[in-house]
Amino acid sequence: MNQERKLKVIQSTNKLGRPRDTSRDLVIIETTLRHLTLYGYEALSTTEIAKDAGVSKATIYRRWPSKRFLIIDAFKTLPRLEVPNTGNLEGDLKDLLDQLHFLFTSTYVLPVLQILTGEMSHDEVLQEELLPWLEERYYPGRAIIERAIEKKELPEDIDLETAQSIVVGPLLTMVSYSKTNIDEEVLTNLFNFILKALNYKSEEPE
Amino acid sequence: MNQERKLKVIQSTNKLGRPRDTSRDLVIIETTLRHLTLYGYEALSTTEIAKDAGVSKATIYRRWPSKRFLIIDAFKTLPRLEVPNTGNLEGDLKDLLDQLHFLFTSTYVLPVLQILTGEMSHDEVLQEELLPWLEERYYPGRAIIERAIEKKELPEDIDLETAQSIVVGPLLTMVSYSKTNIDEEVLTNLFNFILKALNYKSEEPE
Amino acid sequence: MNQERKLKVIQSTNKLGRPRDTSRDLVIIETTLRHLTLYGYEALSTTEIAKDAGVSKATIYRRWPSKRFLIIDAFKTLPRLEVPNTGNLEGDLKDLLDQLHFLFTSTYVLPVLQILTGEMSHDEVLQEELLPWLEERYYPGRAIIERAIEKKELPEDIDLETAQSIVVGPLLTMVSYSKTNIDEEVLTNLFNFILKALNYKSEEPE
Amino acid sequence: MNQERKLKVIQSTNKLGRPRDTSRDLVIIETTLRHLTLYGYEALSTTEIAKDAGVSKATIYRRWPSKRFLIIDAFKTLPRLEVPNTGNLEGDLKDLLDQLHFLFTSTYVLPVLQILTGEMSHDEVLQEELLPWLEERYYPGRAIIERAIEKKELPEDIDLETAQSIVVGPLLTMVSYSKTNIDEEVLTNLFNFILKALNYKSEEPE
DNA sequence: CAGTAATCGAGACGGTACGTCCCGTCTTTAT
DNA sequence: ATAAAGACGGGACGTACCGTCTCGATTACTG
Repeated sequence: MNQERKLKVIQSTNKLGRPRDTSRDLVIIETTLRHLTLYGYEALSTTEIAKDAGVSKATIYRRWPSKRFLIIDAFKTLPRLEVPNTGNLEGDLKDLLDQLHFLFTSTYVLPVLQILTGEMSHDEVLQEELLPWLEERYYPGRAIIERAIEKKELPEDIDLETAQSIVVGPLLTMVSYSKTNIDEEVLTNLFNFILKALNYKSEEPE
Repeated sequence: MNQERKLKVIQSTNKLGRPRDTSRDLVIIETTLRHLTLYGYEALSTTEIAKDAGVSKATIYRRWPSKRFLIIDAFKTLPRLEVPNTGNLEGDLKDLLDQLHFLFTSTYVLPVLQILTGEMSHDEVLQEELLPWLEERYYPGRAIIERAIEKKELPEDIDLETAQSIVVGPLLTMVSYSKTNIDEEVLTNLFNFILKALNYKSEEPE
Repeated sequence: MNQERKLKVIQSTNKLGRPRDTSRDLVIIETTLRHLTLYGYEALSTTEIAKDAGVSKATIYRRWPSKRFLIIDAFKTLPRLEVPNTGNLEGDLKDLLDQLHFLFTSTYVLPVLQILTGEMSHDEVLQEELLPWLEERYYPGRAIIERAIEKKELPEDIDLETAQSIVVGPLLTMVSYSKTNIDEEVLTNLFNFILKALNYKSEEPE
Repeated sequence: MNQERKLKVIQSTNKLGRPRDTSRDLVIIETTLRHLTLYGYEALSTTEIAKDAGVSKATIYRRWPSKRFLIIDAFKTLPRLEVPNTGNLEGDLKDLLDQLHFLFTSTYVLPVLQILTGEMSHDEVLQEELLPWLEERYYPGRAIIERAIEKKELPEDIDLETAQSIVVGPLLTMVSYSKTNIDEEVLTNLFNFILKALNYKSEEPE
């Protein structure tokens, strides 16, 4: 599972000579994330990152072919959603919303995702590189729904694609475009909305 | 209402001298939108826009202080949501989803919004400039919900902020991160999900 | 004689309409000379001259086809050498050196001449325009020599071209490249040098 | 002595990193001299020089802070007068006039000197930078006169400043403002004029 | 004495150079 | 071979000026 978080740096092909200092990888990535969040994609400069990270530009370009790929790799080091497994849909959904809330408010995920989404809009290479990877992050949404269907907590004929967009979309939109503080109450409202949207019947009353 | 769509170009200070050629404003804006969609924020070059629009750089910088403000203004010329008024929530929601679908698939709105969202993440000026304006676009979502509450089509205690995020969020997320084609069926699924989420009871109690 | 000093402004061909305001010619020329002396050829800007002279750029370009010709015309308004006629070469030469000294230290002539000399070096149009006119200024040097030859004050076989360069050249070079103050003594030294160079024999064989 | 001819390029501050390619200095200087002579100060464009020299603008601006200083440096690479030492004033003066003639007709010296003289007229920085350096070129004139005084070839009380202006001034003025071809005869005339002006007595006839 | 037309100041226009900065590559010495 | 340092060609930035143009207002002559 950690496997997937490995950096996609260009690997050295040669075994001769001085070996790469892998600690540099991390410093560069961290500096990149910081700059990206502070200045955005355009104002981000490899020259500046190199200075700030105490690294030469060659050291950066030896690992990544361009600014774009450095940023992609930086993004991929960010924390990801974990598939919840609480036993029922209610618990799983609550857990997922909490995870999303955490990612969007306490990590670099939101700004970097937004910046890369902007870049993806006109960059097919970036799309091909990132979309499958983003699906991984979505997967938890889909996974808990599939499990709920198996358990008959949800009707069989539910459309997975739409269903998972209902789980992630509203929260992402709120953190992106609303100044409203996302507190426990909002999360609870959202939780209820989603359950109702999915036609979830609480197990007990039956 | 059209007032708000007026370009925020730097206005000439007095009435002396040769007046600005307003037709240039439009050519520049259109060229900008085209380039923005094709090349993105970073690769967008005022030098190129000037050449392509058959205009001098001075003519651009006379109107907008920098690339960033040119893009903001370009965004503001894009079509907006209109408040539906079909008589009931079902009709309004259907209309709204159709409008959103159209905006996201047949206009420049989606890429430009994504690019600007990325820029907003680290640029407070841009946020202050754009967020209130985006709220305008959201407003239709809120408006139809408020109207439905008045008409008792929806329960009174519904949270507006969350509710409107349910209307726009899933679709925006789908068009941004899913390769799924958004067809009539998907829209219908979404429509049903939203109505259920909002606890909407069809008027004719079947 | 004043004929030659007339400005070469483009004349209005039409007798209809509002007549040119000739007072503008002078204001522009004077502002040009001031700016030329203060800022030089390159930094001289018609935009700035227009502002400073309280005139529009069109008013300038209606009279002169370009910056270059404006400057030429400005130069031509500067005072010129007058042919001395004191009765003998000694008096004439003294008078001429005094005139040159005055032109070089109390008027705009020196800086403007230097600037235009620099421009002439690579601009044939300017050469053709200015060289004959400069010869006019030289002419006094040649004139007094020719007169002295006629009067047998100077040998017949003297080379006019070289002779006049001896009259003007040293002083021009000194004011251009030496920080030495040109006082009465220097002028007297120069005066004596020149007379000796020309093989002048004082009439009253002392 | 060669020390003084070294370019005043902005020196790299330390010995780390890729060293400056000094061959670029030369290409840039040569291109500058060519353009200066062809197009003059104003029309000279660093952008064009860069293109023509196959060099980037950064490479130019890394070495010189502006066009002006590039030109100054270019001027300083031009050949200079050498102090003649033939044994007597006659030989030295002949040699000097020949050198001047060569410099003014077969090198870039004249146009560049004229252009810089024009710029100096309103630019104190340039004056302070160039005048002492020009004095070096004059020095040969002064040097041969001083030597002649020591040798009693010339009277003791001669004014050096004026005397050297007689050596250089007439020729400079002729090449600047006269279309006359400067041939052997003109040089001989000038030579004789100068010797007479300085009161030189040929050694032998005595 | 109203109509006409060139003039005026102001400033917009296309074009182009300025000097700065960044990209991604290359070249040096040291490890 | 890798490291830091920084030079390299290329090219965009935002500013400023050139010489042209277009606007409303002014100012003489014409009819």
